[in-house]
Amino acid sequence: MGRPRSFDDNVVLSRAMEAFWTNGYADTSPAQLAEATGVAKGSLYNAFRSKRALFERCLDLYHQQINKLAEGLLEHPGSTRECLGYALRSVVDSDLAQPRRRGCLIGNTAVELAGQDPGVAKKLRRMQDESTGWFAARVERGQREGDVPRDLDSRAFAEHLANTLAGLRVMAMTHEAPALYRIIDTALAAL
Amino acid sequence: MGRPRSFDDNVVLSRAMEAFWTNGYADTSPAQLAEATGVAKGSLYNAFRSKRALFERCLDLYHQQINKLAEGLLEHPGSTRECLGYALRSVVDSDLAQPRRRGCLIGNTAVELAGQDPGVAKKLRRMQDESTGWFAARVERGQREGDVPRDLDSRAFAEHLANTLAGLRVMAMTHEAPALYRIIDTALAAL
DNA sequence: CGAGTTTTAGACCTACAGTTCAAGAAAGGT
DNA sequence: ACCTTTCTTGAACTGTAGGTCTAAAACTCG
Repeated sequence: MGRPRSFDDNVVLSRAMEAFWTNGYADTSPAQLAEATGVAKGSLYNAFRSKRALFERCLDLYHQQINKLAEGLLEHPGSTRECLGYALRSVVDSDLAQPRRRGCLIGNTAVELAGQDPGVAKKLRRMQDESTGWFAARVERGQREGDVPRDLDSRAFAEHLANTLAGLRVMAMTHEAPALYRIIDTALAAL
Repeated sequence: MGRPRSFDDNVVLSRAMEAFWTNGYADTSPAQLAEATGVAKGSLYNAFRSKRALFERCLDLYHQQINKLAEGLLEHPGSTRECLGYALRSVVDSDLAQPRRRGCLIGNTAVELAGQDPGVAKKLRRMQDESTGWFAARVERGQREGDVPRDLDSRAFAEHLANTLAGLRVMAMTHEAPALYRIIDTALAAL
């Protein structure tokens, strides 16, 4: 009952996410969000309560998309090293292909908000842990398949990969592909 | 001639830098800057022209301090690996010791402003290149001293170290020392 | 000491951020 | 046909961002 919502929440969230991702949380105004989503300010507030709540839902959506992407990338054929190299290069390529460089929404948010909001910090940490989990799973698969030395600490190496990726997405703000590719190769040299 | 400035520019820049570093560029208002520096808004604008110009001078100061720090840390005794491990752990320790996590001003600024301001992006890139240069110098010293394999590409490895550090300072927003130390050890395993 | 210059503090200004509200519109229930 | 509910939008509102201006104050120099 009641008048039905005239827009698709997920479409609006997706567009809002792009705006936040490109401009950062503080630098994205309600007016920009209204323009980006095609929904009037009032409706946005009715549907999502506050700028902060909307942002957190955008974060969730981003995380969901990351997981889908990771699942695909880490199934790439070839050795563990080739697969991880491919996955990292894919992310870098996608970052560089954007008209405006914008890094990783999770990393950017960690830098912008984790220091002031412990709730957001915890949420980000859970998301990062999941990414680390994806890397660990792929490394362990490599170990089972004899591709990766048994004595490698998969957890530690996965954390290293997650860290490398976090770094790459910052470095991609100011660097070009060749340097980023070299970094990937060096980070994977142990495999 | 004329009334002399009643404050020390460098002290004011240093305090303004802390404010920008803790809160980010967009989230630091002129009022906060006045409070942090102890100088009235009007005087700040008279002395530094604009919030942006003040910020850029803070960036320069930060970079200067980084260089001083790097010079000290990379002179630490021991093998190249020990020295680099010590240097990276020192930075991480210092990040974690802050009452509010705040990452690296250069990396944070890359994320916040490089996408919208090519001038800032270029400046940040020059600063990052200098940091990479410090790492390269230490690795090459290791090669001269027989500490590091001759066939290691010092430039590529230095970029990898700079990237690892950039990542660490993002990860330090949400992680604790043990994971960060493990990342350092893994990143240095090639030495 | 007076002229000329620069700094200072804070009042002042315009625009917009973030949010709420009022009035109408589109459903379902009765 | 009406009532209730939830949605829609644009206007309205409060506070602050970012910056300017001014009158007084603090110096240097001649």
